[in-house]
Amino acid sequence: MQNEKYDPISIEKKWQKNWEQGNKFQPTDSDENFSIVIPPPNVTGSLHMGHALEHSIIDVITRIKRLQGFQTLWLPGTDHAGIITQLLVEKELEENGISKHDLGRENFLAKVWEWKEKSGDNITNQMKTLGMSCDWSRERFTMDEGLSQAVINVFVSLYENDLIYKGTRMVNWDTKLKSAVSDLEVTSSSELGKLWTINYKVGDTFIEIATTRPETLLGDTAVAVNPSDVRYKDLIGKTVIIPLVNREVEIIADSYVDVEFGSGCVKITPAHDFNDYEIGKRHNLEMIRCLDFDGKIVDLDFIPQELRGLDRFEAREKIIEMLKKQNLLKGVEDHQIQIPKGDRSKTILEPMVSEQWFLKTDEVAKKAIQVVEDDEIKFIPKNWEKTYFEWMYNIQDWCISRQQWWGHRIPAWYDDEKNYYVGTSEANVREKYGLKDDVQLTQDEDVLDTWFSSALWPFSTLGWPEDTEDLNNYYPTSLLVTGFDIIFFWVARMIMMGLYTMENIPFKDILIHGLVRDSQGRKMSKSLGNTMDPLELSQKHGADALRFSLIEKANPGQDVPFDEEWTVSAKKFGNKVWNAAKFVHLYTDESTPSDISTVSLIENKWIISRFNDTLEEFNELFEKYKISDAYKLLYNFLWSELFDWYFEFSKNLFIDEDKKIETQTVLKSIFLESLKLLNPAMPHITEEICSSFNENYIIDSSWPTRYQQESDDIFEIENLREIITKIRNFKSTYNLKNSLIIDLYSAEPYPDWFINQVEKTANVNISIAENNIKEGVVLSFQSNEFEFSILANKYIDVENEIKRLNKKREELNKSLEISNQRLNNDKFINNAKQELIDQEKQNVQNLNSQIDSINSTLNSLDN
RNA sequence: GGGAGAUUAGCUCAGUCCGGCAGAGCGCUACCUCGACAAGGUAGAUGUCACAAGUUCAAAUCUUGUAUCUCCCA
Repeated sequence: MQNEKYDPISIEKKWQKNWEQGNKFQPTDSDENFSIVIPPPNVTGSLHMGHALEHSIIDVITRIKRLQGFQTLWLPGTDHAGIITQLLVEKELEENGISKHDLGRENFLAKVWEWKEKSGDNITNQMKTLGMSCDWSRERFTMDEGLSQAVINVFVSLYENDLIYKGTRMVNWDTKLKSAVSDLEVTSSSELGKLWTINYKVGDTFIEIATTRPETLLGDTAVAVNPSDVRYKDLIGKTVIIPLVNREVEIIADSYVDVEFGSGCVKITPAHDFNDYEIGKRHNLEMIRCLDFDGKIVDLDFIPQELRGLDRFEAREKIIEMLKKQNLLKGVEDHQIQIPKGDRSKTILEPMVSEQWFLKTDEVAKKAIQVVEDDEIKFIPKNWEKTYFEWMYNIQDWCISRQQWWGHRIPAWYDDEKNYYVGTSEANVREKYGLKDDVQLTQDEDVLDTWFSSALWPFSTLGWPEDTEDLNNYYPTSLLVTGFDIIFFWVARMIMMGLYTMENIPFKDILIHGLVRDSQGRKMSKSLGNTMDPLELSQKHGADALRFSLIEKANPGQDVPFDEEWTVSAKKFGNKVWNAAKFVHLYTDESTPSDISTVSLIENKWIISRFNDTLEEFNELFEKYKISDAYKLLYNFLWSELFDWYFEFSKNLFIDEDKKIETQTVLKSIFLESLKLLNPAMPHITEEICSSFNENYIIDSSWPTRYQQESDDIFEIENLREIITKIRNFKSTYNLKNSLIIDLYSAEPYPDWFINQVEKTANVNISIAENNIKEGVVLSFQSNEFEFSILANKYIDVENEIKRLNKKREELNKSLEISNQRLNNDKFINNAKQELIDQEKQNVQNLNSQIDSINSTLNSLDN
């Protein structure tokens, strides 16, 4: 039996336990597979609204596929989040006065693992309380032994195929993390800075050089002008003296130089600027590093003594001061500049030439572009593929090394002469390269970018490099659900690595979802204080309500401006379903089931037909990943048709013993089948209700199919609903209580079932009156051939009614005019489809008959 | 500077591919405790479909241009 009140929290805990103990989330054998890997959340993290949205979408899809009979796997797990995790543990240690260097690499990593064991399953536990149906027995972590092996194998293979190389190149250097960071982890913001103009000496005279970063002049190795700039034509090839360091460098011509910027002469510092680096390469310039990895001026002989060891920003002040003293500072003005900052550390990044490991991307990117062009992989919505292409066409080699401790250590070993050897282990390297035991080898200190291991996620989680059953069963995966913000970081890289390693795409469809925003459409952020905690919401309103409120808004690619009101409404919907279940119990418990394929009552045929339509449309929307629209459709079907009209009609059928059994069967069957459609979005409440009918678990059952039935005569239900609404409208307009039974007359006998429903549902009393009804003030309620009259002066204010009818007639006349205009237009008659013309003619007839009816009513009111 | 998207009821959004009288939910207004449900019921009101021009018998929908906003890349 079912509890009186809907209490989400208690039933949700119960069902989460039941499902997990029953191993309900593990795939069961089937001819068709559906597999999906989770976009791994950071192991440090806790669940935010973005996760709740993404996971709700995945879970709904997974649960529907499971019910549809697919061998369904949703594989969960987390990512080691190299930089964030290391920062977090470092910070904890610092609070106790310990630095990671005090501990040493090994001990520090032990601390990180300790932390991971303690708090690493935080996020997975949170997912469980929202009812996510992941196969927890297959949960993976990017630093697992197996996944780490996958990383090593892929690295070695790429290296052997000349796709990974070690090189000295310009990278974004984070002086706080003391590591290279990815181009993608840089956010540049426009800030107000200064533009200094400095005099550089050329022979006996000076030229003006404008710069926003005067401290880098210590590393200048050229001055450049635009070759088309007539002002400086004669200077090209001459030399110039760099102030303070007194280095003599050449004046070169390069079309990169913007004639409009400053004086049109720019200083070139190839070791500390991305553009200058490119110019340096073109002109074979010397690269002089004047800043070290801490962001301090290097302690080298060519640097003036007083500048050595100064922080880059102190050095700037000092250099300006020195230039002033030497009378070389020509001017200074405010200037809007782009400041690159590290996403993680929030510090200003330093472009720096350094030695790093890189992955060559052009070749793998070409294949990754191809599979999307060929629609082997589809973005939903499709326009995101433009973003993907745009990035892929301009892809740069990927700097994959990070100067960190927490992560996958690069499988390269160095001998005393700094020669390096790449292999799966030290032993492997010795064997492979024939190195004797007395050769000292030390492993590369650096680790790989976290995204390197994430890029392998779709196959490493399935057991690769072992040739596992899971890999054969579930790769390529069916679908990836993720946000547009990581198309570059993750999606593109998974496609490249999947194609390289597996020689097959990692997934077929990519469903892109939007961002969860606040109710005013602003991004949720801690600094704005507008974040919402999905767990808190689920505790207040239930996980089902939270899930449904997110699902209802989540059309592909659409942002979700979230309001707690949505969740409140979703809970009300849950309550409505709960009470509907009570209704079904009340009328169908202790009923004898009958054969649903031989239904004869029109009301029952109608609801079956409506269910069939809803199911079909739901399935169509679902196939297009229009999950939000699918659930809105179901919501409307349940609330406005099943629980509303059909429940009312069925009450009137239960009174009659002959109609009772068939109606009980239909009511119960449609209700329980509808619950199955709702289940993927609101799994707990539907499972609970279903169990109160002693049915099997929904999660073990199968997706509904159409009922077989003829539904030729159900259109009369539409007339029935129209008549009833008109009567209610009449009562409402004249402030008559809906419960007041009013007398109606029909000129001819209509079918009993029809009369019965009108009388009971609209609270009226109908009798047949031949002609005598024409005397007195008569109003009528009409729908197609059905027409009922009422002696209106018994109930109404005539003046008011005349006004209302006149207004109504005006509206009808307007419509009639539009239709007539069309039909009188030869071009319309000649060009439009016949179907449309017929429809228009039908419409004119309809309108005319309604207008006639109003006219005659008005006539009778006038009397 | 380059690219993508958005603009429809008070709010959040469908509808645009494929042209045929403008839709949903929430909110709002009035009335109603009628035996599933007041976390409810019944009824009602609400639109220059951002703007302008074009194509068409017919434009929210197609074309071109404009404006405003959002995002991504430099």
